[in-house]
Amino acid sequence: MLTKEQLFEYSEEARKNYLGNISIDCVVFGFHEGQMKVLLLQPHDETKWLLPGGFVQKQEPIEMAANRILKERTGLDKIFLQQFHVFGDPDRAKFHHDLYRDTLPDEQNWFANRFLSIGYYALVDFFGVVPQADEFSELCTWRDLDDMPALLLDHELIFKTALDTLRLQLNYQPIGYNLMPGEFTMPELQKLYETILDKKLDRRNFQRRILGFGILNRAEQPRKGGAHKAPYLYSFDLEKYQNALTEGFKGGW
Amino acid sequence: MLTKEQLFEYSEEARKNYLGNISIDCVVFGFHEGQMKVLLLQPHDETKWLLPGGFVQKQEPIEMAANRILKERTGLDKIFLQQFHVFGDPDRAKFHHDLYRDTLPDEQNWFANRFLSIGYYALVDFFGVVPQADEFSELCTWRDLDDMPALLLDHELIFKTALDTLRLQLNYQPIGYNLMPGEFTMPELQKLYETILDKKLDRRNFQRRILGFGILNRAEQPRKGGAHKAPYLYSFDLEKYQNALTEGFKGGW
DNA sequence: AAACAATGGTGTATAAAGTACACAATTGTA
DNA sequence: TACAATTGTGTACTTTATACACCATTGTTT
Repeated sequence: MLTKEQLFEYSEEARKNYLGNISIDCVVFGFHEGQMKVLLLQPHDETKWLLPGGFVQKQEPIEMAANRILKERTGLDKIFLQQFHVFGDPDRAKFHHDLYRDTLPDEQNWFANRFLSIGYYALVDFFGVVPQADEFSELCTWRDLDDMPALLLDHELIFKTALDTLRLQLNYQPIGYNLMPGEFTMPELQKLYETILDKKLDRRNFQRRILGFGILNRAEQPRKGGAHKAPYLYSFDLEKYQNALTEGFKGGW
Repeated sequence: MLTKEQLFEYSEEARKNYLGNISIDCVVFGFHEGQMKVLLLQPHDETKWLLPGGFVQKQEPIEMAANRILKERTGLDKIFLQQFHVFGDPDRAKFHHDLYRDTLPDEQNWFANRFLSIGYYALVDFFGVVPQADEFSELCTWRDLDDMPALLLDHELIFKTALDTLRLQLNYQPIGYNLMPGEFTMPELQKLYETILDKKLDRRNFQRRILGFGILNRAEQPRKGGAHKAPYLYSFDLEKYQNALTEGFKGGW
């Protein structure tokens, strides 16, 4: 928790630079060792956690604000970001307000503002990320999707909505370029899908379907040196991938 | 265009009641005589048009704000509303700013603020709507989807994004309960789909697919009195419809 | 060296869904 | 009574989805 002086200074700066009623919260997904990960922050003196977030500068496009915020937490520059929902319950930040209620009077306390939060989800390369805590936080680290701690504010809802959106997205858009390394095997990619969807898929049918999308290139040489039969290596055909991103997979009608 | 006094008064009131950097814009779809309609406003002394919109009261949930705004424009109370995107370009409201730049200094002029606009689209019963202009507008009226006038600000983009979202929605959610009258024929419902998608569909396959969703009830008696063969009347099975809304139609994976 | 365990590649048969297409029934009009 | 417009319905064909089994490679165990 911040001291009165720190909070005062932060509030003054924030009022000068940021829009007063907008925040951004990001659900950052990574994938490592067959596990879906989410980047979380643990505030000082807290057991619960928060999603990385921040505010929008007065003349900054929101897309750029989200990128800036994530660059500060991950070190990454060009991040796949998708805006998915605005969370606008008037009481959503009650925790923050209460936390600092006695430290400063409301007029001086930035966190007494009402913030509508724009939710973004990000798909990032796990190895490219160097998690970096902000001034309010003790820790900034990856957490497994199936071992999520309790979250503060309405971040539980934001996280769940992001995951739902991602699962829906899976039905009409390619996923994976931002989460997988440059080369990967079919079982590895399948694991990603299984983790996102939280269910097992049939190996053979998965392969047929994914290849049917026509966005993968198979390398000449299979991966060698590992135990067991050497698997083929695949990479995304970036042009076709981008095209599928804009076009979508299936018409439906 | 407002007089200096009117703008001053409006600005004072707005500053007192509304969040200073958020607006809401709504794309209201209706369906009548085989035509998709959108509700538009024409400001005083303007040739271009605007989507109905408004601001969020300081302690009001955004969903409620959208409902309030639409109630003022349509008279309708319980509207199917779907938040679909936030438009956050810093220059998106440049037109408004310029328009009133010489009337009042920026500090006093509400429209000098930067507004992020939350986009909602609404599906409404055409006959239930009594269009009602606001204080800034000369006209509030339905316009045909295939005869849209030029729009101001970034409302062209907002409209297009809403339509794209609606088309996507069509693939995994039922549409129509909010747009069709209580009873309707299969060709009428097909016309709705064709209008939204802007393409012809096969009668027989459409019927099979729609019925396959299991959300329609067929009336005992066909419609009578019209020319030609009497068509059957259908109505939505509200319970199943609601269920399909939450569940979605197809898994994909 | 042979058997085994673990992993990965591939094909086929069946079911379900999507697509294309044609004919018959009703009603008002010429 | 013939005709035009509209609506209802079925069937063959293609594509996609699903379920399922066998063989190949590699390191480890005996």
